Amino acid sequence: MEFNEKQIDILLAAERLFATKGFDGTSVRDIAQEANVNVAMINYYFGSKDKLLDTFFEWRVPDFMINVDELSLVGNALDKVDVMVDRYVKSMSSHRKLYRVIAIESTLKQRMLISEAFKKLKIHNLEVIASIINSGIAEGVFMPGNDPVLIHSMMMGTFMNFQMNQVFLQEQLGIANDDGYGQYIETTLTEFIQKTIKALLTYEK
Amino acid sequence: MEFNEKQIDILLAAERLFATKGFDGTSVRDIAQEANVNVAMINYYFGSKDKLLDTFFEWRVPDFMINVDELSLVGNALDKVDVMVDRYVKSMSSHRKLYRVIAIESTLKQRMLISEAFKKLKIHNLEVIASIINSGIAEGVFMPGNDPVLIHSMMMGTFMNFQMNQVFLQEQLGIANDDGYGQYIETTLTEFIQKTIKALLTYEK
DNA sequence: GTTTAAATTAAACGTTTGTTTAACTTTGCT
DNA sequence: AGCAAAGTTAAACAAACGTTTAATTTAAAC
Repeated sequence: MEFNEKQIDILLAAERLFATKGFDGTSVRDIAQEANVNVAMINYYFGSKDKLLDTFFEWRVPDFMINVDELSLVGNALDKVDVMVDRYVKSMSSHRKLYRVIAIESTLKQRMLISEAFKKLKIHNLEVIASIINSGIAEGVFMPGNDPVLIHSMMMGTFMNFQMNQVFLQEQLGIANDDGYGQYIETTLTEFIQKTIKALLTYEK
Repeated sequence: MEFNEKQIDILLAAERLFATKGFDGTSVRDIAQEANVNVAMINYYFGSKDKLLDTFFEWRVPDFMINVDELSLVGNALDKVDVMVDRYVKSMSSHRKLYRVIAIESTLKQRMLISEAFKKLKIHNLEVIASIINSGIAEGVFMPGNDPVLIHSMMMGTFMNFQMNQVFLQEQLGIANDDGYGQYIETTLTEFIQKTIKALLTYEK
């Protein structure tokens, strides 16, 4: 899938608008204006508004695979958790707008079919987490009986909660601006998730 | 705030539709049909579609306060965590539809003002969590230095993630139907969150 | 039984929606 | 230069949107 300049303008404009107003809350005329493009160009290039969302998802998906190569370089399982969480949060944090779109739209049952591309992604990431847990059990540092699905849900959910409730949390945490919030996510929140997973995996009953 | 039968029909219909299709994705005609009511009745009773959402929020908010009375009966801090999580998840689980609406709509920046009612609610629940942590530290079983905001985010986020990704998770966990999913949330997921919080609060470094 | 207010209805209101059309311009190729 | 394809545009399309109107029915009060 390759896109010309104008198509990318449209995709980026759609990303900005979907992330703040939602898919249904954004009109094709909104997108056209935001992208400095004629309305008809959207249907000309993408076929329809729905297909634009499809294309948008497929365009962005590849950015979210956990890089397994980096993990294999790390020796012990505790450090693997740290690296995995760090990379995962950094990846999500650098595509915060996209993640808002996913969170909002993947929820709506009608559009579930669209997120097929994300299903494969999630399964891949689940497998990575499972392998880290197993290597930790083999090392004797992690307790058995912890479901990767639950740990993945916890990690994703905690991050997502920060994305969805930025206004409230920014105020609660006394953070002044958007940049500060991003920094908080990449430092304090990351450390919190790392600590939580390690605590959980080493917790004896 | 008191409502007659027909108003409640409309509110319940709106809840069902907003939860599956989102606010923008639901038309007033959809709501009217779902509630077996003339379209004009919605504006007659609630003024506008936006005010219907306002009213809907205020109508449902009181159900989500953590009951402090029950907690004060429980002796040690570890058990307090169990009770708190159990009550919280049960409360959210029994209003799953509502929580989808909140999650979807509170995200959209334009409608942030609406969720003012929820702000107070969240602050109340945060205070409850903070007091549990402090009592645990006083008992000498919890480590100091854990932010209630992060723990609350983790609990909320994990639950929310289960709400938002039901289709994917139900398949991953091999759960057949909606009821089974609800049961999983009230048992396995609840235990997971309890364990995670206790592990985190007792984790030494 | 009459009166007054509340409830309910079908129809119409003016916008906005996503999409298509048809005319026009630009680009690339021989 | 000439031609075909791709790109671009303003205008128009029917459908759906939230809301209002005006007429009618129901209910309550005296």
